[in-house]
Amino acid sequence: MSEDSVRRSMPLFPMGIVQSLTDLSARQIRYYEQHKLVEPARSEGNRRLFSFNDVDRLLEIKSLIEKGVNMAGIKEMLKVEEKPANDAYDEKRVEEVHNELSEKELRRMLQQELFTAGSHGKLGIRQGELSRFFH
DNA sequence: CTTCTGACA
DNA sequence: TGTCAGTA
Repeated sequence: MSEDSVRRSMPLFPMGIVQSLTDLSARQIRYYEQHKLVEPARSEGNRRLFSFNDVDRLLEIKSLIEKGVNMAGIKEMLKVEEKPANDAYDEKRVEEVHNELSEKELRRMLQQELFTAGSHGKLGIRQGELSRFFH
């Protein structure tokens, strides 16, 4: 664990700061938290305390949102870390075996396309057309 | 004054 | 998503 690692995950700024830092509304930030895209710490008074990692995460989320990606898509992209051990993987295996290779490859290509184009200009993809690739 | 949760003319 | 309410 590098010292930078701890500083990056240290609970520092409240909602207001994060709002101006990300240009996201408090409503949106709380909404993304509900979907476990970020998990800020809490102060004694139940106030949210975001870390640099949280802010970075929110900025990426914002980037994806601006490209028209929805919650399902964002969760796929950021790979929300989840359950330690259960049977959720069985379903994924079933799906993989059930799906054609073309669909899986297509999804991968879309991820790359979105990420690369992500740090650049805008892409002509919209929710309706894109949502089809995420379930 | 700022943030939080819950709810919806 | 915005926004208003009633708190902490």
